[in-house]
Amino acid sequence: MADSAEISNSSKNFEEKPSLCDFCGDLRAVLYCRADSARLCLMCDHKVHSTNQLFTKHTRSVLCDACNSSPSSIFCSTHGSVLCQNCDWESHRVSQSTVHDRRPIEGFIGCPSVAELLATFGFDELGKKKKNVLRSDGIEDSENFEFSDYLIWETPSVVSLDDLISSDGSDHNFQATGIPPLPKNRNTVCGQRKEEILCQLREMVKLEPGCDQDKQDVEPSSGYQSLVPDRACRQLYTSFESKKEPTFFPYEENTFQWYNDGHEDADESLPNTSYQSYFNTDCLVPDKDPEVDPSLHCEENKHVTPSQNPVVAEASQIFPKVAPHEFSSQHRDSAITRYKEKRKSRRYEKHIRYESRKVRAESRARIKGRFAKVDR
DNA sequence: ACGGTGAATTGTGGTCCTGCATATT
DNA sequence: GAATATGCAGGACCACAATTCACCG
Repeated sequence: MADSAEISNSSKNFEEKPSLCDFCGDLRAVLYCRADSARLCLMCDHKVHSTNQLFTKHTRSVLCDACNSSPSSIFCSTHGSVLCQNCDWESHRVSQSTVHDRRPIEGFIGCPSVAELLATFGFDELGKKKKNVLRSDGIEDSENFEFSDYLIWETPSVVSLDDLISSDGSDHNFQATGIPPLPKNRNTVCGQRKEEILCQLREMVKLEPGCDQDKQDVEPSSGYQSLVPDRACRQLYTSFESKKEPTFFPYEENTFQWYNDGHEDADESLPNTSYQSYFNTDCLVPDKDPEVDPSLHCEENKHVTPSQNPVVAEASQIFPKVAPHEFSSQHRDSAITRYKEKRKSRRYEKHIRYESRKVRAESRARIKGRFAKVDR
């Protein structure tokens, strides 16, 4: 395991010579902003990228555990480290004898709150553990981490539906081709900086005034509404209503990390739980686009019962209620299959329905591109 | 059920305009 | 950082033949 030793040495460098934040020069840098070419701590990252809308579009990644100076793009579970492309190549070039479980990791954009950062770094397990401790001990923990269970991690908007669906890696431009998606447990995507990130997050919790509000907003007692990814749903709705493809698809666990709805035994990613919510609340919506899975609709019609709305009733017949576990596997697969089929037949080029009209239009008199009247 | 008629709607392509993003000053 | 210049994408516009639809005998 010479390669492991190599990484260990690299991580030793990280331990011995921690890079400080380029902004404050005080805390350890844990993120790298490509646009700014800067290494930042979490708090400075928040400061810098919340100043205006343009800055929120900067993509940030966790710093490479090995070189400590580049954005990571690969997670090696064998090493338990996140690596930039160069270090990944260097370390795994010499370790061809060993098959390492490596997966691509993505940065994030926007100005995430503490809760969103928790989710981004995959600290959901932490939240669950803390909840268990609370219940067994009956002691209220002063930390706010457990509420992250009810928040979602919003993926960068640049991820398209195609990217998410094509698990075969045929179309997208992920840097690490042939590398399987992230596991459901993304707890380790922050690599060997886990403790440092947690420490900085704790500091942010103390300083972030909206945390309590967040916690209220996502209180499990608030029921279904709070569990539905509102923003995501709205996005889906606008997509469906305009008969467009949704810009993202909350299916693949390598891109989204969803949190359970408070059931301790529900160790499933949110796609499943969200479907449970949709179906358990009679959330059936007529499918405007017959190729779009109606199960993806939610919220707006969740209070409409089939008896109240004939269209919903019709949809209920076409898409009868299914058990959550049944939907999560069977229907998910069929939905993905249908989408793939649709994608195959998708036509981007202009489709001429009437060739005669085309010939006519090409031969018509024009004035500045517009059709002109013909005097007879 | 069938055919005829008239009204309403659809679809076609080249150019211009507008808004947005990025680069430059 | 602000102002300006540039490039690009998408939509609007136009007339009219083709098509669709409703109605009538």
